[in-house]
Amino acid sequence: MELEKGICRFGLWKVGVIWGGNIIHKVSFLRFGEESVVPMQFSQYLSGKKDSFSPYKSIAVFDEYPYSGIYRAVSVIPYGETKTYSEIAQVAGTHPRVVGFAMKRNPTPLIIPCHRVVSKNGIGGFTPDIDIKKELLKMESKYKESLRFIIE
DNA sequence: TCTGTTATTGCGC
DNA sequence: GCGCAATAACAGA
Repeated sequence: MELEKGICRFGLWKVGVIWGGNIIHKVSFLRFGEESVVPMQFSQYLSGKKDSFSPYKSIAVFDEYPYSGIYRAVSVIPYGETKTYSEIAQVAGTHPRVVGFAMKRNPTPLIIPCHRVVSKNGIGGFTPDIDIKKELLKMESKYKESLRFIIE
C-alpha cells in the first residue's frame, strides 16, 4: 500500500499525517513544515467542525499492534469528555503506569484521543508539548455544544 | 535476566 | 502538599 503524507495547521503547531487508504499510520506535531493536503477530516476536526475521523482508523487499534487494547479503550472516549489513566487501565486490564507508557508511544494522537486521558489530580502529560493537550481540550469544550446541535 | 524508563496512584507524614 | 513505594511492559545490554 502506497503511503501518502501531508501537513496541516493547528494554532502555532503543524500536524503531520501519514496514511494509506483508510488507515492512519502516523500523526506527529511539528514546529515547522510546508502545509499541504491532508484528509478533509483533519482540517475539519482541527477547526471544530467535526468530532470524528470516520472512516479513517488508526493502525494502533489492530490486534497485532502493541497496547491495542489500551488504544481501543481510549478511542471510545466521547468528544469533549475526559477519562483518567486508572479508568483506562481498568477497562484494558492493566496498570495506570502502563497506560501512560502507551500514550507516550501513541503513533497517532488525535485519532487515538490521548489528549482526553488525564491524570486524577491534574492534566497529566503530553509529548512533545503539554500546551498541545491544553489547546485540544480547550478547543473541544468550546465546540462541544455546537457539534451536538448539528448532530441532533 | 537485569536495569532503566515511562504522560500514575494513593498512603503516610 | 511532598516523598516514596508499588506497579506493568518494553528496550537494550
